[in-house]
Amino acid sequence: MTKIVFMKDVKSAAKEARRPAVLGVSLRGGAAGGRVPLLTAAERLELAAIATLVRIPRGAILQQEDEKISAIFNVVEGVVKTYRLTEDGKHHVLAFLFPGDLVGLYENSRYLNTAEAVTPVTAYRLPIAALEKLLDRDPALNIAFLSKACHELRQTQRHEMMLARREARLRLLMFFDMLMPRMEEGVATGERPILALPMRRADIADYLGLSAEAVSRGLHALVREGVIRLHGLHEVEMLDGGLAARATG
Amino acid sequence: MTKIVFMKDVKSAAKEARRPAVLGVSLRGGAAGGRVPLLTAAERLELAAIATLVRIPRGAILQQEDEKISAIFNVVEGVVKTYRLTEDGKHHVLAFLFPGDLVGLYENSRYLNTAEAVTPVTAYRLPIAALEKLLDRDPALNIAFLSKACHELRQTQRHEMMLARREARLRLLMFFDMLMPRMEEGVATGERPILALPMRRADIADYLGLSAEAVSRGLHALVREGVIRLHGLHEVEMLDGGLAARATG
DNA sequence: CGACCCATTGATCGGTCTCAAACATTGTGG
DNA sequence: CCACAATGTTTGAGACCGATCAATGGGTCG
Repeated sequence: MTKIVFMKDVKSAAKEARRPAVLGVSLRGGAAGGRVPLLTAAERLELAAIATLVRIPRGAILQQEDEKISAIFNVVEGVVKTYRLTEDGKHHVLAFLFPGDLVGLYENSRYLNTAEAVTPVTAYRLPIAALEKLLDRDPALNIAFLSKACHELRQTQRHEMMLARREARLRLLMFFDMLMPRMEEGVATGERPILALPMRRADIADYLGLSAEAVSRGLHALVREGVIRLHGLHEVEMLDGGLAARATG
Repeated sequence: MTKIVFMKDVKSAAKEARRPAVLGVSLRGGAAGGRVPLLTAAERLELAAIATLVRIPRGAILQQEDEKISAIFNVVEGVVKTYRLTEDGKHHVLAFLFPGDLVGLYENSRYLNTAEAVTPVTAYRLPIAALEKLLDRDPALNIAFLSKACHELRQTQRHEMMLARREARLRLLMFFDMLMPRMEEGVATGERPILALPMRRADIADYLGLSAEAVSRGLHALVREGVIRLHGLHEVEMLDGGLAARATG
């Protein structure tokens, strides 16, 4: 939530983000479970040379399904959702993308999904042609992108596991569990993790394959059970009882 | 189905498959929608140098979730399923892998899923260490693997779209639609496409997030509606009426 | 301060899950 | 080669859970 970010935090974040950065789980890396930088300083410099920093307002479309590719984006700040339309006109959200993620999966020179800013977004725009030229001659950069693709694949598989669960409450718990490692973007108050839900209920519903009503009911059921506590519409506090019952990803 | 493959077909197939081959949709390629070879002859030779051809009986485990990585497999013949166990002990099938696919997604040097042969399988075994050495110095091979990873990601997203549908019949139709491009492995009788379902009903159920009973009921509902016809347990004929109603991936 | 969008709550309906049993298929050993 | 055993598949009846339709309440931005 932007309102709780102080100016100096913005500055230091910007300082860190003067070049593209890709986060993910490395293929080889040891026991470090979390997301780590996949690019070296040199690679970030290479990418910076072809990148443009852009600001995207909430609700704006970054890329449209089936459109000819022009660029992919590296999120610096904010949240992006990618979705496709089902033939009965409903949105299905495929992923939420956070700082360190790449937006713009394509095949046959066309984007596969539509990407839309869920919050105001800052991102690096990487033109495809220049990017592919880089990839053509730099094996290390290539491996970084391969690692990122595998990580995305892994995330998508976790998403699948959520959709396979029947009860709304369990899907929500797995969703929170997936958001956990991204705690940097949340607020840490005392002991209990508080995580940010910048997206609307309808977006969560479209992500979890539920109706918005079911999301609402599920959230409040979890509150009644003492698993979570809600702080406004966009913050969830995970209570200890709930952590034990957390679903596996 | 092995029973319908003649000896000379086996020979010519083996001739084609004397080296590893990876199929997928290229990132750049033009309008050619289908799966195309992603490896050049030279790259296949490189891989052949480190590969061992192995035969895996039906039901055998290729790799176990959380196990330390040792090799990935390139399927030559047969079908492999990858799955994970949910905490309530159920299987969730993440993917069916066919000839031209790669088995062995890993992170932090550990496999993410369990892989099991659904039919007798022939595959190339590619030791990780040797493979990564190749990838370290060959950008073109790297791009091929990146393309394959993106294609897998795409397939997983289609799978997600299936899981998001509510009715069993629609999930089944999308499943058939996804299997369509793999028609090479099926039998083509006259005009109508017949596709092979080598896996058990329970596997389909675990893949589509349904009970085995729901799969059975859904299949027979489609038969009653004149959308498909069943030829034994493992072959489905798509009737024309059904093609028009097919779901979008 | 008002209007719009979003979130919540309620009641009914439909589809799948579950449990249980009959049936078919496959593979095996005598 | 046949019969049996073990799986795998189909079918049936009842309960559960979320979807849908509809209406109320709350927050935010102009």
